[in-house]
Amino acid sequence: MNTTTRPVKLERPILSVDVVLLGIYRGSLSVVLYTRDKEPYKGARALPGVAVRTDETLEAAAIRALKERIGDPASNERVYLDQLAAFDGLHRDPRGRTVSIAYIGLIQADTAARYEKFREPAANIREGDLPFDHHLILRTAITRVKGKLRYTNIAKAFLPEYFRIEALQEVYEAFLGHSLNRSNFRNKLLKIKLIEQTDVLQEAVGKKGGRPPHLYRFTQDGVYAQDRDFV
Amino acid sequence: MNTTTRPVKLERPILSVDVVLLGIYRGSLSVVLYTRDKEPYKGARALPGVAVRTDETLEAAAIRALKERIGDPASNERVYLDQLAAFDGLHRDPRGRTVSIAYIGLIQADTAARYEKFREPAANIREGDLPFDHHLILRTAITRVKGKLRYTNIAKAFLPEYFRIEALQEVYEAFLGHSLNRSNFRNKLLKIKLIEQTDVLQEAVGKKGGRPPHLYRFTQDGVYAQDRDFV
DNA sequence: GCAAAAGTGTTGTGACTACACCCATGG
DNA sequence: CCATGGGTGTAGTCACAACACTTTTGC
Repeated sequence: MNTTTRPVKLERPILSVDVVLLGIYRGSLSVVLYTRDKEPYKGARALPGVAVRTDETLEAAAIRALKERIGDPASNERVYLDQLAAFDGLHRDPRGRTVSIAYIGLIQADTAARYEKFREPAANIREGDLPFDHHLILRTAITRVKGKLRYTNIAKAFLPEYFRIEALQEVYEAFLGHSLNRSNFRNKLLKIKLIEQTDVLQEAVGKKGGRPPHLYRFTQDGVYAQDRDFV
Repeated sequence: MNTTTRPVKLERPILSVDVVLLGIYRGSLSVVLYTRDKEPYKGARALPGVAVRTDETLEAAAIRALKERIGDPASNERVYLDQLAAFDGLHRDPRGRTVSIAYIGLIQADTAARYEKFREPAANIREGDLPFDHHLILRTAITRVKGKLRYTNIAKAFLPEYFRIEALQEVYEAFLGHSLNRSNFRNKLLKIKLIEQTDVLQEAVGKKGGRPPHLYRFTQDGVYAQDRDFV
């Protein structure tokens, strides 16, 4: 680790990462924020982020951001991480020119549930509620995930290995922003073999009634519509 | 411009941009490279790139990279520029930790034709032909454009305002890597209103014969399948 | 029995594929 | 009149949306 002082031109932007950590909580899309304890924007709720070190990859920096800003809950879980984009407005950070590489992080419902103090329904967050350009980053992240739901098995990241098919539908509905036809949803996802039925039945815990559902899981072959033909 | 010397921690990655400049030349996909005149990899053909300054956006740096590395031909033309991704391998640059934001640049056929010394058919470039991780960047760029052809009017960037419908088909075929049915291609693009027929006829220049084609142009409404429903 | 939730089946509509065919021009 | 490339039409197949119906549970 080289921390010696020596002449250096200051013509270099600072590089940081910010993480948009998303999960479905009680059927609606939530984002995990933390409260800043330093200036600028001290006291504001913001996306977890850190400056990138020379000896770590961007993804490693993203994981560190989660550890340092949010702490325990995520560190033991596997978090799906995906690079989103670089945000580079000249004045996005009052401390000086900073380019941020944003990452999308996706967590399971039960993990999301444990982020008591951090989680926030995404729908409640309006332009101006977040510092820096974090609102733009958040919107971009949601749009990206929405797009990926169409042609990848990205929804897998929100669910445990075995899940009710309705829980999956809730994921889709939370992102697409409207309700879907139950039986068509089911028929389609089974036909394209994105998911498959298992012979496991859900044990009834706190259910009011109704037929106990089979549990489903994602099939192996991930991306499915990527290579569909155009004409 | 602050270039004074003063104590600074060296724990910051360098930030650069690289541009994958693509065009269709004689029906096949070409990429614009330049010959490096400095170490490392002096003499090698590489993607044009520069280190980012604090007072310029990433896109501005991408434009500067084209100017400084390739020079005139592109500077007068409008180049479609789109951010691709950040490439961040710890050892991708032997000079030290450098994170590169890659941009995709798309140019028209006639512009591509003028890049005599720079252009290279993408199909000829194999793993190991390019320095740094430029081969990975190139592949990623092509995959991205291929995807965008499906649901945006990105092909517009490769063509002049008025074009033969067959020239458009060549763009699609160059990226998709296989030939398409002529009449289905035509019917589909017209039905989804990505393009429209004009009453301009192509004047016969060096044509061997055949019915003179109408010229077409892209309609206003750009992206078209983005909000198509999933189920 | 009734409500609730899971799961199956049907039917009309519309899109896509693979062709075959017609049109207009140069030589 | 023929080769060449542009442009139109059609029939079979398949996917999708909407909706009705059946099954299995809790109370």
